[in-house]
Amino acid sequence: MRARHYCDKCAIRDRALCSALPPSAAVDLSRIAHYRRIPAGQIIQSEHQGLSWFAIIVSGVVKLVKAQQDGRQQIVGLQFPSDFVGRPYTSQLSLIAEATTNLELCCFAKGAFEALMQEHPALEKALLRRALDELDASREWMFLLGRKTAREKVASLLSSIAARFAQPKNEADCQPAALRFDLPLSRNEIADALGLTIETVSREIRHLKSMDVIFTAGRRNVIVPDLCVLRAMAEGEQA
Amino acid sequence: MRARHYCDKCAIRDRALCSALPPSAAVDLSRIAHYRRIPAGQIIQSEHQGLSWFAIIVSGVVKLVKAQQDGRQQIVGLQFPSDFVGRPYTSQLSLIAEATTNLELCCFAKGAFEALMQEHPALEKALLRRALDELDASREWMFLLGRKTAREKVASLLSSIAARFAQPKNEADCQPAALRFDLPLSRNEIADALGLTIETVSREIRHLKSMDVIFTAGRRNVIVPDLCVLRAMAEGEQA
DNA sequence: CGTCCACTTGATGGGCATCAACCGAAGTGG
DNA sequence: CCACTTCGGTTGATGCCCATCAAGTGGACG
Repeated sequence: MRARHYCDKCAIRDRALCSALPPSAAVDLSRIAHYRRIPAGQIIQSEHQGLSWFAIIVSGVVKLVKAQQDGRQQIVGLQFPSDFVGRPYTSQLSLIAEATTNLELCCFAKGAFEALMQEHPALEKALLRRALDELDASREWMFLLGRKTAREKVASLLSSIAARFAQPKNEADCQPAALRFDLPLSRNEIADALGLTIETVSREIRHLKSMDVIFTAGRRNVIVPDLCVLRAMAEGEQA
Repeated sequence: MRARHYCDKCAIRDRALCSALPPSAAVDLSRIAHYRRIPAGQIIQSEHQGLSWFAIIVSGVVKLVKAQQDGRQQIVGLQFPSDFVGRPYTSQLSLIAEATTNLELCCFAKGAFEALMQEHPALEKALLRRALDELDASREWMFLLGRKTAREKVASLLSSIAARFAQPKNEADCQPAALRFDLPLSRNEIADALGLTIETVSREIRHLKSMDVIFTAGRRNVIVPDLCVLRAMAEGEQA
């Protein structure tokens, strides 16, 4: 089942890597693509066994985890739909990649993809742009890890997920920016992303609820009545 | 004073970006290069005024700082000799770059460099490799910020600087790995890199000295009798 | 020799980790 | 259909690591 049949109706067509390519490169890329579904929780790439393919995320979320023998671990990257998964130019990776939700991927065999990179410099250019953007994002996250309080950390994560995922709460109710979304992460994963413990995450979420900055329905569903207020919390305004 | 006259005797010739280019691209690059010296403490790029040039560091160290209005700041990158300074493909940068030591730079005007990128895909490829390596390094640092203790943080920074800079303590004294180097950072900058305060940095350095893991001479000079021991501390072995 | 500044050292407190108990939803099996 | 288990999450009590506040030290430089 080849992806080229589906590129026309691909949900992320206009945001993914391929949208930045000239037509000839995009067609060549679609020729080596194949779809793949992966269930939540599955490990895509472990520390010692690299990936034999690269992928563009069509739907779902991937976490990149750095772990130490003593059990400590830190999520060092989250990849969302239209993001690129995999690292060219190296075989040894000290990262674990895992599906935090069910995934739909548009995959490319590693060898074939690297051959295409030789042929189409535009592909390398597009990857460079993405790598630089990821670098910017990871630096933003370093500030969070090093200098923000637990409350600011939780607010930051929620607001950045909201910005990626949220749809207006409902169409009739056209408030300035009322958003609703499902967290793609468990409490444990949130803690690992923020450099906190699950208990602290739980307490800070409770606090945000008590301030009416967010509302929750069930364990994963979140409503943000006003994203600006949440963003202000993320920057440390008021206590 | 053009760099091409000096490429032959350039100290970082075999490690820098240009070493990864085919001869034709390297020559074109050397044609647009010019040397520049910058004194310690000078701000190379502020948040609102982007760089009008890119550079390869010949000697010295550059810090990349992310700052918030309320005064909190975090060093999110350190660039050493042979590293590339500057970000193609964007004009707005929310980073401050500052010389932490005196610098010698091999500079390229932004426009000329970007024109060369169009002409030589190998240049983009080399930048991509570097960007991916920087991304790996920044993820390593995220683990440090999120999950390491103050002692491990200090040991990690010292060992990674030692690995970059150190020469054997002296030739006669051929111990397994006795290293000596000068810190390119003040205590304040160390604290900003590690997400700590200067007081904590000072105390942890004292503690490492009391354990004979390091010795110091003056404020900046450090001797590491055995890098392996320091590395072990950085990973959290023993207290 | 005096001043300044980076750094050190000490005393105290707070924020978050740790340990422990509890809760509720989703199975599971008799 | 209902006890029983499991598991993710919540809540509470306590303690420790590191920040904060404050004072002292020593090297650099005029």
